[in-house]
Amino acid sequence: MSHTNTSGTSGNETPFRYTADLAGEIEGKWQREWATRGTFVVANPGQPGFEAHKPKFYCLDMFPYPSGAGLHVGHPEGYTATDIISRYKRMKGFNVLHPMGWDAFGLPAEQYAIQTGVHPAITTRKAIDNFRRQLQRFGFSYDWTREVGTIDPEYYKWTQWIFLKLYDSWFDPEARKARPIAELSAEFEAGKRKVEWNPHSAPSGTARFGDPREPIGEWTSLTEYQRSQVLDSYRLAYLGTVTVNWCPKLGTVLANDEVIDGKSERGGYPVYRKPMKQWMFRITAYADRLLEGLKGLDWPASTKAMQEEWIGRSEGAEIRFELTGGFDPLTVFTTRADTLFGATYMVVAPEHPLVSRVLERPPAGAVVPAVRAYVERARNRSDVERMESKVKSGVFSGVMAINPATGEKIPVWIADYVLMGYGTGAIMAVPAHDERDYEFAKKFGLAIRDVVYSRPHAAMAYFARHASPSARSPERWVGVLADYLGWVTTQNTETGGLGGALQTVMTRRAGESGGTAVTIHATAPDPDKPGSVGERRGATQIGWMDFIEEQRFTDVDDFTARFLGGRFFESLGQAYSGPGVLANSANSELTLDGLTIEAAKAAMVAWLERKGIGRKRVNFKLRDWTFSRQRYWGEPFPMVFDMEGRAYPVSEKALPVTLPELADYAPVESEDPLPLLGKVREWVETTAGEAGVDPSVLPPETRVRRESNTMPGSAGSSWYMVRYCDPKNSGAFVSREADRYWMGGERSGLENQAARGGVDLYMGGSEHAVGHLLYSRFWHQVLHDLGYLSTPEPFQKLFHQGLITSFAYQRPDKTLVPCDQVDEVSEGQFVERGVGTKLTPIVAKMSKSLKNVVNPDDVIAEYGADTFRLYEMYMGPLEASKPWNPRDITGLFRFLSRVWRLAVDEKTGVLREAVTADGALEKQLHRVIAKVGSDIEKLSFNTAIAAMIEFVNAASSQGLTRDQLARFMRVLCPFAPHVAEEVWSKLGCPGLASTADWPAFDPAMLRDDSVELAVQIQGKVRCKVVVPSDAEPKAIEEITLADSEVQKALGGKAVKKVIVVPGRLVNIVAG
RNA sequence: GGCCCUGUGGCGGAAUGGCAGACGCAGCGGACUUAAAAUCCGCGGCCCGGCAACGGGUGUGUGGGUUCAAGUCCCACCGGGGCCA
Repeated sequence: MSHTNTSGTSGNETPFRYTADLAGEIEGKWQREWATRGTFVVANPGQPGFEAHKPKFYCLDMFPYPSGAGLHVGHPEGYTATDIISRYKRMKGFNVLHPMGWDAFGLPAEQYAIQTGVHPAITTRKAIDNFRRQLQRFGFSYDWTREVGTIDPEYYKWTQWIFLKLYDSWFDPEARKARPIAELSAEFEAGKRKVEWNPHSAPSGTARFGDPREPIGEWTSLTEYQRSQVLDSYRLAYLGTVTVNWCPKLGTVLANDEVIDGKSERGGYPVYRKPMKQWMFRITAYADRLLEGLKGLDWPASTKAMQEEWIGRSEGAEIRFELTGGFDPLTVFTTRADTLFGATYMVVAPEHPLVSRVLERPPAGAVVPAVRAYVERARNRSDVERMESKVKSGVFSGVMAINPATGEKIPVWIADYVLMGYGTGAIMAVPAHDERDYEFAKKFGLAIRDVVYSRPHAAMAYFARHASPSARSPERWVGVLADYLGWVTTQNTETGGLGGALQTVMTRRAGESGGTAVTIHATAPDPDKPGSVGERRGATQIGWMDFIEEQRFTDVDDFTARFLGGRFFESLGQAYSGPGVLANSANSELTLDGLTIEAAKAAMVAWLERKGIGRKRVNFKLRDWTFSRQRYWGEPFPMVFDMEGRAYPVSEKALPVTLPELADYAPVESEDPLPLLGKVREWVETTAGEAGVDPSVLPPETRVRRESNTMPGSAGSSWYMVRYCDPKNSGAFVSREADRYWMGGERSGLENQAARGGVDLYMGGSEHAVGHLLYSRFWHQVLHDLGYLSTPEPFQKLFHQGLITSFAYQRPDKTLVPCDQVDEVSEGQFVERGVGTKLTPIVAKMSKSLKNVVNPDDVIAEYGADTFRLYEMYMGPLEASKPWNPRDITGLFRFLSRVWRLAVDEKTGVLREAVTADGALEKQLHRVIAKVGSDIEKLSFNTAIAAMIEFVNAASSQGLTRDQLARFMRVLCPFAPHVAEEVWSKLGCPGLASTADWPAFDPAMLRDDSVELAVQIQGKVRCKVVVPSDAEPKAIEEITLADSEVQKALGGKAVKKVIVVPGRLVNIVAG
């Protein structure tokens, strides 16, 4: 394989040509130089060399998981972008914090350890060294003195410390912030706060004493243990019970996507859903705060939307249903309180407490074996399966509930389409207006009652009730109704209501009289749209006749009966959940009929509150954050348990709790979930003193067991952006001054930024849109509330770089062929090697199996790091996903060669410089300086590079003066720092290009004296005119109309109107 | 199914509602060279006419609309991608 860029046979003639070898040499030289000089090391406030007068800019990459495979080409995309910004901001006079580190705990190293016995720490260290080497080869301007790794005990000491802070805090709903738990305890004791269980704690929480409905009583009357249980229900970190996928054979807990059909993906062993005690974070307490905080952030709208959806705030009502047979009332959450009159049955999740009570004390109607069997079966289906399942299943509980609106007895079913995790784990089912309830009701023959009608529905109901005998005659009713529906769905009926509309229709049909002209409350459910039944809308009588036909009404009496009985949707075959007005919804105290859904909700909630059986409630989809993992390679929890199983914190002074050594990493086959650390018995079984529990909490000789779960990967990554500010601090996770300077809002470098602070630019993939980015925000807000951090949000501006994809080849049957099995037989024609199948090139994710993964090391060896950086930035917009095309790289290499030749003689290596500056070129240089600067601010690197290419192409014939070269090299420096630095030093400029000031431009140089405008006639460009660039529109018009070519193009037509857009064009409307 | 993003030459892409295709790749023609590579100069959406300069038409997924003017804004649809269900 011959490369166009390597120094070839003519190396003797042009020994100073820009080749890959020369690039490599230059790059190594400057990378060493920067490192020895500490060029990119930035001082903290109070440290020597700190330049207090400068504004700050905190530019952060999402730190990588150092995989054994090393960097792929996707990594450097974001890193190059942030490097360009960082270098530019440094040149613009900012103190730039631009760090790098390692998200180094995780499964792959542990999996490797299981196979080979090599300690994950060794594997991980090796991978980190390789990553660091690769990153340094790019010349990124990281401050490596601030490098952190989540696996360092000095780092995870503070991860554990933060855990303790959360354990030691509660969320005060009045103050809307976290406070120390001691303050809650003090308020209880002083009688300032009603002693009760945390009303917001998850219903599936830890075991409790007493009856949850009974008041707890005085704080002083409680035992120490009871008090601690009450406090635990408030802590932000608490032990909760979570159902996990336990695989006894593999001895491990599996994620949902590792379980297929109740079997483990790996090995196909049976998997059971088992409740397990896990450390949880009460992130749900922060749901509203997390939602509000989003508003002020400069984040991609799609990412904000994803977090909003994930948090899933919905306003609705909580309604209490009395049960027969002496069971406790059932409380449901619904967003459709307006449809309570249509609730014809209820459903509880198989895990709902009611189910076990039914099994303990079966009511008359319950078929106990069936219930038992159903619950057993549902237990082993994951939530995802249950939600996705098309086939509804369920069993009658034997219990009846009372619908508080209708007073009817309705059955309570047990079904797995209701999840314990959402709302209260129980629902009121309104089959006519909810698809899933509808399916369920159809399957099990439950009642379906209409309570919401769209406009045509309401019209039909009106017709059924009020149409005159002549309108409803057996021969005519279908025709009249079809006309009526057509009219109602296309005309505004607001003035006369549905009655008026029916009368109008009847009048139009030969002056007959229709129903009485009563105005009913059927104003258009949606005033902008005529309304519809499903997709149907419109005036054609035939269409509506077809529709009526489809309903298979046997006759007009059947039609009337269905509407009067509220059974239209039952016969329609599908639920209706669109806009509309209420119907069939009245009792002796409350009438919703005719109200819109919104008004009905309000009226219903008011009634429920008056009766004391319901209230307005906000519900969130967000679940508490499960924080325990049964793995080895993670942070140990700083917690121990006494022999009764009560949890106690390790004191801060005793941190870090370090990971013990493990003889082998293989999980043990067992019936009950057992974390790997449980194998180290001498570590787990210890005393309170040995474990570092404060003697005031537990006497030192108390026998305790250490928590043997470890923290998940998201632990260390949830706060690393804070640690970079002060990475070596052994007395605190960050100093107040460092946090205030780097994360604070006052010295921020971004324009139009609210003074809320945080990282000024955070770059990373959109795959972390909810997980990492939500967890970090939660921790940050808590630490802010507790006074440890100065700002509430960690990331002020967020940007997602796009995915770098690759070309792949597809057989006609859409299957993909590995790249090494593809031959290009002619331009754009590809076949499968040996088989000869024609292949279509498509764009796909890089993957090992497709053999289309590109290794950055190879590319750098072939072209150098500067070319690599330029190529990735030139591929297209940073946020777009774009395919890697090796062919295109050469264009950027050529560009750098031209830059080099512009400054250096290839034969002699001496500087080339023009004696006098060309005027046009000087002007263009100013424009490039202006454009590149503003493009960098917009992260529009591809257009910035295009502008530089254009400039270099224009300059290559005349050459540039020393001064011009010096300015251009500074513009190039953020993009291709090594070449720029080398030329800079050859020019004899002082210091480094990397630390030089960004060149200034003269705004006057950006303007021309005259400007060419396009002249459009009827919107088509016909000719051009040249006018002074400062000409007034009136003058431009005169010049244009006087122009002979314009007159010719007009061809004598009269000018009706002239639109002048200064600097752009003139459009003449003639006729 | 819902929501969001996206669709421009052979390819990657550019274009505050204002001359579509900047810049790069690939391609074609030329210069240099014994030759090749590298380098430099030039051409280039498509169609029609012309030896040519040039002229005319057409053109940003499809169909409508708003506007003096639409790749850009609005509506509907089709294809690709993502998230949720």
